[in-house]
Amino acid sequence: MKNTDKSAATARPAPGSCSPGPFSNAKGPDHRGQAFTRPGSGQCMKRNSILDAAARTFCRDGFTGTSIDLIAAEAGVSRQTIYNHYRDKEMLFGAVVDEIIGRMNAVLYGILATFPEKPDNLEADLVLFATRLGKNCMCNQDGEFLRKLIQAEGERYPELFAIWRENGPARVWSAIAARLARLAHCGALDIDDPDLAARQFMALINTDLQFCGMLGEKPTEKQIEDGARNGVRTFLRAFASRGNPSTKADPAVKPNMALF
Amino acid sequence: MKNTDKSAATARPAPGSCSPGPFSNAKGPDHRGQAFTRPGSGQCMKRNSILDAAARTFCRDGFTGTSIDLIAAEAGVSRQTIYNHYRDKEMLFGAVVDEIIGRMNAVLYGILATFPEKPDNLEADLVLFATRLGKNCMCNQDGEFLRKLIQAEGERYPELFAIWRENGPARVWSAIAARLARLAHCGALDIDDPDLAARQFMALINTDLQFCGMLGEKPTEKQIEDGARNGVRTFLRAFASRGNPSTKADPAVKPNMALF
DNA sequence: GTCAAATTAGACACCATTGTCTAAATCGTC
DNA sequence: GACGATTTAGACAATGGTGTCTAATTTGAC
Repeated sequence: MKNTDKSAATARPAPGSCSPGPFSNAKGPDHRGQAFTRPGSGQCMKRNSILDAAARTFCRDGFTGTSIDLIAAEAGVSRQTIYNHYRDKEMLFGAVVDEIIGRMNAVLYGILATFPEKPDNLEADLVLFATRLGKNCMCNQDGEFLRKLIQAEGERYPELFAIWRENGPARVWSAIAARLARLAHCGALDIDDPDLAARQFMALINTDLQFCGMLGEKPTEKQIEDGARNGVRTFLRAFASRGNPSTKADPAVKPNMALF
Repeated sequence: MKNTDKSAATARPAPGSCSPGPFSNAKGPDHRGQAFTRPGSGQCMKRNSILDAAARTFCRDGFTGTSIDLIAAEAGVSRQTIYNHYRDKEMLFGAVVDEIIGRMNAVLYGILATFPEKPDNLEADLVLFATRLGKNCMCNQDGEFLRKLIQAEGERYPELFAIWRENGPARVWSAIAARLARLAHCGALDIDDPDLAARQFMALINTDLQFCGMLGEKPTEKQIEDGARNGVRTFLRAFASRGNPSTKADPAVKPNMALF
């Protein structure tokens, strides 16, 4: 068999070479190794199944805690198929990380572009922005994956996550800082240090999500929205120019607290 | 040999049965298995060596990634000694978690008692409080251990960390909320929802530490202090009663930013 | 020094995992 | 329906980890 050359050549393809990986569009979380092999799908389907299952499993059990056999079973694929696509367990891990970082960055770009530019309805617009960020980045499956894996395996594979560390959070807060500076310049906000304000903005809209995470619960959509509202409200209490209409006192969102 | 009974009886002792575990007072991080067996030390020394090395190793490599042999080598102790003290790898892990949670809770109690009660010099006092919290809890070795391990193994061993989840962060912010409410009551602060304000206080003083963590760096003492100063400053911008002397505008601490 | 308890090195059986290999089954396309 | 490529199940050797056992050594207290 000549698959030795083939597999080496195919290993670690440029992310997105197939159709954009779904990660979460594979049907069930069932461990039965049959439901996934739908007919009418090509080898690309398998590839995505593998990436999908691998992401889930690596995230749940860590790199060392994950066995190829488990990934194969969860992807509804034979072990050999995995080795046909990816030379190594490490290669597979790298491919998963690359895939997710790529997807995450794309989403991030899109969301950052929606930061409110005009100071009309600033509070409402900021809440919308913060909610988008929470739902599609911080509380995502992808977001959870990166957070957990960077903490767990970041030290062992520094190169893998370097791109994310430099491009991910850093890009977010420097972009937000620029927008905040513009809002400050036009008088809507009163900000000395836009970089610091940007980081504090992120921290505030993440406050309740973090506490959810510490308690082991994944926040609901409503909690994300309420968290955004509460964070933005306090942010504007601190940084809105006095006398600005957007500073109108809105009562803190209470229902959110029922869980604590 | 009758050590079967003995070891079963000795496994998972109440934390602190020996002298309070040091975790970081064992000399070097050297992997040589000799430097630790100092004379003049009893079996209790070994116990601490084991707990210490296990904590370090579990934190670095995760539960599955850690082998008993590695812990033994790092503790300068034979494998059998570990099995004499702790029945299982799981038992050892549990003992480590218990030990650290116990130590952490003790420290926490102490720090919470130092929350400023009087509104004189509120900003300075809050900064001191926040700095203490940062140095002795969030950026501790123990703090790092709990953060990493809860993320990595929290799902697999829910019972283990349940005590921490309930007593740890929850206690902190509810205690802080009570103190903030008192400060609000006496007119120093303007707070609608003390629970929310407490969480936001924590989030703000952690802002820069988190971003350090995302970039893979452990924050320096100076960064912790600056982070506390910046966080408290914004917190008071949002929540200090207008006209209160403690709200005097202090320029944001810039040097902190040099790293970003 | 003596004696009991603790510690040690090393061997051991057992099991899980990795990565390879092969022959048979299946898929996609024509 | 036929053909080439892919996938599959299963066997396989190699490795490394767990937990037990034993016989020899060291330690600590008297």
